[in-house]
Amino acid sequence: MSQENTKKNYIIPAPVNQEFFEQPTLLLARSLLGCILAKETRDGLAGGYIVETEAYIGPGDKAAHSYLNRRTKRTEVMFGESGLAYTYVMHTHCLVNVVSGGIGKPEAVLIRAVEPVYGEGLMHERRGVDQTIKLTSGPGKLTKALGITMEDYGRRLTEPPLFIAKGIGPESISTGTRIGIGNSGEAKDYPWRFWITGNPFVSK
DNA sequence: CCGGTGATTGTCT
DNA sequence: GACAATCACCGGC
Repeated sequence: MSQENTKKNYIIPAPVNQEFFEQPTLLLARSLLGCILAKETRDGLAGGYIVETEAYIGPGDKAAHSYLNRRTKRTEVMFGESGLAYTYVMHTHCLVNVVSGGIGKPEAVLIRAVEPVYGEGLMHERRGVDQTIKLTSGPGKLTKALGITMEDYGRRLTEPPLFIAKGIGPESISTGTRIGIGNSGEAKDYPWRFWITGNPFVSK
């Protein structure tokens, strides 16, 4: 159930429970579509519907950071329990994943795009763009819009400040190959990218 | 310690 | 379509 916080002028949606994250990674990647991803900071709440995801299933996935069970400081959280946040820096941007697969199985779902629902004004401030479509239509854009940083590495997504909540049920889901992993052999052909059919915030 | 690499984005041609 | 920005991570020496 949602709880109203009368000290602030918005309603914080209730996070999903732990069991939600314990489904197989490819199913979780689909189930996350339509859910709310939100972050609460001093500046307020910012969040939106997840409209695009990608699954990464180490150790057999050459495109995954955890390929061959590679366990390093960066990938460590992927070996932890499902429902933790795996954030990492890509060039000048921070990207966010949902850890899945359970303890010892380094799998994750990358959040590639969301559709603004809460704090759109705040997102405009953070992004410095005036077109709403540019706010969250990419994995690096959405983290900046929501205020997600490396500070969120390893945080549980079942409670604020960074959490996932039930949203809408997508009418139709499309699948395809993942983006930006050209140098990963046959893994580049796996149909492990999912998006809400026709949603304008899906990355191009 | 040093150099290559990358699950991206914005800008310029 | 090409490319720079900019940096943490990672492997090799």
